[in-house]
Amino acid sequence: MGLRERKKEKTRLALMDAALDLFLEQGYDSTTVDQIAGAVDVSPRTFFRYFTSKDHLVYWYHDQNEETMLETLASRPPGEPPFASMTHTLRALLQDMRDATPTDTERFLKVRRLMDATPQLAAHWIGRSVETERRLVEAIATRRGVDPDPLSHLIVTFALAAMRVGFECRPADQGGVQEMVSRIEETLRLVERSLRPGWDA
Amino acid sequence: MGLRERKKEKTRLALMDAALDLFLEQGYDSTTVDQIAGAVDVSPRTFFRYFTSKDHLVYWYHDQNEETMLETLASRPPGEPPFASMTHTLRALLQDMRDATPTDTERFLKVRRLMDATPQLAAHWIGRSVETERRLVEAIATRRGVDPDPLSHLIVTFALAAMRVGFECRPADQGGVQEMVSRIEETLRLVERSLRPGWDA
DNA sequence: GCAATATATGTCAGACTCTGCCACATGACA
DNA sequence: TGTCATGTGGCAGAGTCTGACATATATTGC
Repeated sequence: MGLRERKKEKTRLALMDAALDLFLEQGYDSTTVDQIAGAVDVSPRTFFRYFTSKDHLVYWYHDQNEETMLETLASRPPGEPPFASMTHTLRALLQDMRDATPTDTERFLKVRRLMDATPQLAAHWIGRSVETERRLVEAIATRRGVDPDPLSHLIVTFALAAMRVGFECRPADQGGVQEMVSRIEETLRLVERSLRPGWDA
Repeated sequence: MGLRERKKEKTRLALMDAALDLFLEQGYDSTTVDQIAGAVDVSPRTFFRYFTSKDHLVYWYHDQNEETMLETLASRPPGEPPFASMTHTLRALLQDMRDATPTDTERFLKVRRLMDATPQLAAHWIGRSVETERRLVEAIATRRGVDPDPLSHLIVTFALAAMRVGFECRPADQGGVQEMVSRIEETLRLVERSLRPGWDA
């Protein structure tokens, strides 16, 4: 990894950290790109070279997770029932979250707190997952050997529902990542129990 | 209804129609508020007095549907199983769509075509439904006599899944509202069949 | 090391969305 | 008809985001 790339990564993280801190401190809307760039000693123009928009910064983790899920799903054995592939994919993602470095976990929690404080960001976050869902549906349909149909769509939607519900519910606001992961895991089991055996065949 | 209110309604519809036509003709991003306002002979400033933002115009139907659903849900008999209340609510909404006037149907189809052509709008649309979902969850939880919990959330999510899936799938792009409604209805039945009897108790 | 090249950054001008403010016109109501 | 309430236009300005060009900094091959 060359010096150039290392510098870039460093700048990206610096921008993220500065932005998240400013957002949490004084609110998302009240924070300008100029402020963020200023805090990292970079021109505002440069900010937009790292993040396509002010909110793209917040969705960075979502984009990462999307990639992870698609990769995991592709690696599942071909004969596996489709909904089982989805639940395994989700559980792999949860494991990644458990294994993340403290620094990274810290950032993720900041993002989550930010979304609690800024409904529009939470809404956009969910909206973004539509595209993710579309790709997963395509992958599932391919695994099932059919064109994308309502059932493929439902297989993905039902699985992601656990993710969304567990993510949005917040019985204990101050809980860490472990707690959130447990809640998602629990919801996932609830989904599995609610479905008729063999419904996805 | 006074002259003033009639004029306002007329202006709002004129803005919507002009905007939708321009969006479909030359793209959402390439259309400016100045153009829309110009087409209706009002000042750009006035546009923002009717719609809080450029995209608010597109989400107008969503806001309407949200209100309808909340009202329908409130009118369901208290003893009804919660998921059945949700499916009835959805079916009432579908009936409203079937009963709409041709002019209104036309507008709705334009909105739908626009979202096919503009993924960011579709994403935002879904994101907006998070707030709707939150309110429905609250209503369902109240009906069940509990605080909002994962099961209440799932009851709503599973029902809305049919809506989303039926709305997003587009086997025949040129199909009318009737066809879309049928697709949603069909997906709703698929959801009902996939769930274990009594799962929402 | 040194040139040649590629890439990242800064600066500037400008378009577009959206808001606050004030003056003006038009509908509502006594 | 006169007064009041409300909708509208125009303007100034903040904030987001983009394109173009020049400059500084890595990378690569010699």
